[in-house]
Amino acid sequence: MARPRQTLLTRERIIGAASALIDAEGLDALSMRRLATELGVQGPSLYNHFATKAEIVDAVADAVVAQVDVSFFATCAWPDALKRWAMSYRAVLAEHPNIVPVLAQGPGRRPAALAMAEAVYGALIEAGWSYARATHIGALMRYLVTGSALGSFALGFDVDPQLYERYPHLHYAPLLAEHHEAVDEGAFELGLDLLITGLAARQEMGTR
Amino acid sequence: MARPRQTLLTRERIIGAASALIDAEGLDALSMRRLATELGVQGPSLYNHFATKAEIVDAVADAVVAQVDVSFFATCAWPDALKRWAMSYRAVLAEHPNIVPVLAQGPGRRPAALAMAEAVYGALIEAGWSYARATHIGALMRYLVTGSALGSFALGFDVDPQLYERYPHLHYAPLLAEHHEAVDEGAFELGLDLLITGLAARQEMGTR
DNA sequence: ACCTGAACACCGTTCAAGT
DNA sequence: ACCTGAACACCGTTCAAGT
Repeated sequence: MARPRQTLLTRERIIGAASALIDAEGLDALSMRRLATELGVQGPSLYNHFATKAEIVDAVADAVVAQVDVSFFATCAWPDALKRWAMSYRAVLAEHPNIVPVLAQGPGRRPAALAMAEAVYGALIEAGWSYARATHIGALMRYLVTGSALGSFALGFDVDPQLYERYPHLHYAPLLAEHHEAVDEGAFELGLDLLITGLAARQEMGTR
Repeated sequence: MARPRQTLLTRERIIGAASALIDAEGLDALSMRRLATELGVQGPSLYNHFATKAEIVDAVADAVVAQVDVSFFATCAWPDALKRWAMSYRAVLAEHPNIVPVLAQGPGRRPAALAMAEAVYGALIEAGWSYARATHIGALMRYLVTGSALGSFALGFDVDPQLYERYPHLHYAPLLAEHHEAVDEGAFELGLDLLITGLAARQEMGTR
């Protein structure tokens, strides 16, 4: 069966399988041979649909970003829109934490990522922020969303309590692993509130 | 020459060469064979000093974190200490941006990273913040420092201007690559000021 | 047009063999 | 104790060969 009458692969099937594999086992588990096996084909077949492995990973990342709701920028005042968008962004990433490191590297050529950047910067500039400040605010939101959605810092503390005997204030660290989602969510909400409240106050003072 | 009278490798030499290689060519360029060649030995020799490649990478990351100045927590009030520590942390990471993704995963078992966490949480708790809030504030600072030190988001915009024709507010995006350091530094300073000012105001209001 | 097997130049890691 | 060569089980990618 060198070539069946019905095509075996599509970009969509590949993206779906790659996304599932990354979600289930992490970025490192994604190899061309492994992904091909999952799809019932041989490794090199994938190169008929994507030029490189990086293109597949980018497509998975962009499919995730495409789920973020940017409609708030059309309907809400900027502080509220920024807050709702960030919450949607974080919620989407929290469902796919293993792909977050890819997003953290920037939008690249991914169309959904570029469209999202366009919506955010556009809204900030129309709200009267300078290009420089709009860029800073966009970057800050990214630090907050990707940092909290990476979701593995609290997990990154080792579970071995003995490790923390020498650190009097870290005695509760092994407990963080159990609550890492709450830690990251709490930090995100605190940060979002501080940033947006602070920015809104500055704009009222005319310090744009 | 199976074994010279003078030992060829030490953990320090290996960490130094690995750090230089990561700084110069990135995390992906670090392979056991490549690192060994750089040190004038064969690949498997490295396993006499480190059990895995991950241990070498961790040691490089910890050597970087060890350079961060945490002395402010002993001498300054917490808002000032937090600010100065964050600036020192960011300055150290900005010199080694390629290792930042490793730090972003959490402290693990790395002693310098644990000592830094201990200093930060200890100072916050002694300042009267609850354990939960201290954890949130520590996480927030990490989002800000690692996000801005990753330093590749602005760079992550493609340099091809044609790519942005359809995005009216992104027309300046190709210019970001030239100024990415200023973008990340500006975002970091804005975020640091907003977070610390906001936190200090809350503490005065008694909302710890 | 699309899938395959074979091949190339790599990986991290293990291990018996040397001194 | 520490370095080596050979080997194992992987990688991403290329390419001629098939239908």
